[in-house]
Order: sequence, then C-alpha cells, then structure tokens
Amino acid sequence: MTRPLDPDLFAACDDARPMIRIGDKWTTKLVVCLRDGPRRFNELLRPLRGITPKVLTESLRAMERDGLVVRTAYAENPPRVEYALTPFGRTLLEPLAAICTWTAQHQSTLNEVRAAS
Amino acid sequence: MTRPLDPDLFAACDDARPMIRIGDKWTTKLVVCLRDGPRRFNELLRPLRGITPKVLTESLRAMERDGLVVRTAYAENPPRVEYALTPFGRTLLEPLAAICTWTAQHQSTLNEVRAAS
DNA sequence: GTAGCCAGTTTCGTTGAAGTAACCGGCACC
DNA sequence: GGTGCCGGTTACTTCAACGAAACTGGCTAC
Repeated sequence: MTRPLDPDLFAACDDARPMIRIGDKWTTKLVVCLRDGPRRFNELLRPLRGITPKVLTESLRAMERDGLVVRTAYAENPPRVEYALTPFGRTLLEPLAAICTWTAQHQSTLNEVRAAS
Repeated sequence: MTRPLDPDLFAACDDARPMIRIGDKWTTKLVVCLRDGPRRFNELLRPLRGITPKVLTESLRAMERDGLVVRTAYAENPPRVEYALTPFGRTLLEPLAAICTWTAQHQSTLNEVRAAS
C-alpha cells in the first residue's frame, strides 16, 4: 500500500471554507474578466451572462475584502467606477490559467458524461 | 483603454454551474487525498477534518458520476471499499497542484486580511 | 418633459450544499 | 453476549449563495 494519509494534511486550511474561494460561481470568471485591465461595472455585467447587479456587487465586495480587487470611483459625470486586480489578485492568474486550460480541454468530456447518466 | 470584453467570453461554459466544479468544499481536497493511490472510506474521513460520512458519500458519488473517481468494493471480511482517481481524474492533478502551491503561499496573507477586517 | 445611462440598492423568494444525529447488518474480538 | 469496526443510509435542519424584479438619484441628450 501507499503511505498512510497525513491526518493533518489540511491543518493549515480554514475548516469552515473551501481550500480556496475560487469555487463560487463567479470569482474565477471575474478574475479572468479583469485580466487585461480595469473594467467598469456594466462592462462586467455583460460577459457574465445572467449575473444580476446585486450578485455582481456582492462578489466584487467579497473580492475587495480579500484584497484581490480594488474599486476606484471617479467623481465624474456620468459617474465612473472601475474594478481592477491588485498585485495580490494578479498572483491568481497563473494558477487559474492552468484551470482554464483544463476546463477548455475537458469540459466537453464532462458534459457528455453528465448527459449520459 | 484595453480592448472591450468579449460578450461571449464564457459562451462555452454551462451557465448554471461554476466554471469548474472544483470549488465545492471537498472535491479539491479529495483529489489531493487520492493523489498517491487508492484510499478507503474511513481513511478519507480522518484528514478531511469534520466531514461527515453522509457528505463524503455524496461527494464521492458526484465525482464518480463525473468520471473522476472509481469505486471498487471487495467481497472480503471485513468489507473493503477503495476509491481511486481515474485517468481522467488524474488530469486534474497538475492544474490543482498550481492552486495548492498558490494556497500554500498565500493562505496566511488571506487569513490576515480577513482577520483585520 | 421624458427617456435613458450609470452604478448600484432593496426586498423577497428559491435552491442546494452542508451539518447533526441516529441507525443499519455483518463480522471479529474478547 | 457485549463492544467496536466497516461502509455506509436515513430523516431533519441550517445557512449562504443565488436569483427576479423593482427602484434610486444625479446627470445628459432629445
């Protein structure tokens, strides 16, 4: 047999949360959307098909709290608000790219398997 | 400004689901647990601190449906059941390793930020 | 003066993952 | 014959994420 599993394998993780909070429906997609630079609220609404403004606000606020995103409001007219990845948020891009690649390669497989069952 | 966001950026994704279903609380951890070879039910219970047998069963069944995991029952005494990653499941290891590395490097940062707010 | 954009907020309801606790049959061990 | 392990199952509850729909206030453009 293989070595026994370390009982403390996940000791460093917050038990109450996923290993990393990239699994909720929107965070991953938002990071991808902000990859190329700052984006405005309504600009983000469109590609995230079906997200409601309420949920987008909540997601962005959560990412702001985690230091992944900065919100910048300009006192212009019409008002302009921009969201951008922080340097910390940018560190997520590389590992997420690996996930995106995997998804691109295997999503169809997954969909087939699910449809078949 | 940067190029406009492609409105169909996520057209290939199932709108009703996260980009990839690795974000629920346990799937990522389970893949890591199965990295080194097949594991038994009770062996998985321990490092996943606090998971209940019910939730472990549900998670494993979901991963089985998705073709990530195989369940093998041996007609022995005491009964033995082993869970192992399929070749398809193994393809997840590489991108997940990137996420694990990120988590290891930045979890403390994240915890500090969260504690401060 | 009415219509619309911008960046949201508010209220209410739904859904599904997760948790709690108890229970199961078969066997081994003492 | 009582206890405990093994791999679960069942019933019930809780909670956060998600969603639909309407609304806001300040401004501009027609």
